[in-house]
Amino acid sequence: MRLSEYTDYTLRVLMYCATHRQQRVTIGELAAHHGLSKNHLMKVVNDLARQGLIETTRGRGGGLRLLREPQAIGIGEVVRASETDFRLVECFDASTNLCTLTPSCRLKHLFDAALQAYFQALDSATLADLVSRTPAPKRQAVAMPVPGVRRRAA
Amino acid sequence: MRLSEYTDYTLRVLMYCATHRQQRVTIGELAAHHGLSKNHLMKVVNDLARQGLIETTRGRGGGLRLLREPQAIGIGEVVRASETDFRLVECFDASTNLCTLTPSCRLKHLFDAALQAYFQALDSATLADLVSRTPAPKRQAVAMPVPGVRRRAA
DNA sequence: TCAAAGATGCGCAGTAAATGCATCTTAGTG
DNA sequence: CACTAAGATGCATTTACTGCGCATCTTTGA
Repeated sequence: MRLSEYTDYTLRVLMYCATHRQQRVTIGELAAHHGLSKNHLMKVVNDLARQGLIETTRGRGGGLRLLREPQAIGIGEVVRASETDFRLVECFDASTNLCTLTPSCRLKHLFDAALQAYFQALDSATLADLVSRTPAPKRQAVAMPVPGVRRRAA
Repeated sequence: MRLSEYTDYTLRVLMYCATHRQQRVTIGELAAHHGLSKNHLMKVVNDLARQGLIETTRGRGGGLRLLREPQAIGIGEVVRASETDFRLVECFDASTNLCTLTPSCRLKHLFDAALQAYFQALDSATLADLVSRTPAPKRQAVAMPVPGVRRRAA
């Protein structure tokens, strides 16, 4: 269960644009700043443009520009659009006879609810919260045990 | 952002064991029932045994047995142990000068909080909830819009 | 007309996940 | 004691996705 770097880059692009609202930002600038490839960032930027979050201008002097106010861009919305695959559990148990009440679907509902909770948490923050210079956004940053990376091997 | 089938199978194994508590369940039986490979299920079962959730017995007449009561097995706990990689966002922005308050870490905190919310939702259900024959477990099944699968291509 | 920018599609490569194969160990049964 | 049914373990293979480069366009300002 991981987010793709694609989503990571998407947020970086938005954050960078939000902190440079006065001027246009070029992809080359973004790539250099984050140490990424221009080609890869190009796709991220194109998708953001297609979603209507940023405006791109070609030609000399062109670049990117945020189309909406940072405080009007919810993080959950961005991540939903950027992540491509939310497959959780397969209901391949449907043909079995021992689960007459289809617990598979209960399983599916449970994971759907969990995913909902996940995005609700993300929805509580906006792009502005991420780039503002004031120490804490409106949602208090709770110190929590980080799940981190776990390895399966014993 | 997807769960591995490994986690899916893990839950299937537990659910199957929970619905067959009176007898031992063999891996072959599980594989046949779910149409999976014995070899793959073997690893799932071994990991469950290593976690102390089930007991395995070798030799003729052997098989699997749940070690804990289904209502004492939280789904969040199982998924945490089964998923191996919770990488969210990288803080590779640390060296930049324009983000003096390290919004990267704010980003990280946000995703950590979201993941927390995700597992809290899963923690609210137990194995018993998934296999019980009564229509609704204690947590009400909310009808919610399913995110489903999204494709990035326009 | 040129150069600086984004747009788009092809395709490769690295990695992780799903799965298969081979071999070993354990424990009942006859 | 031999056989067989079960799990244990490690290695190899396949597959799929992601990250990313390359090549080639199009647009636009100087």
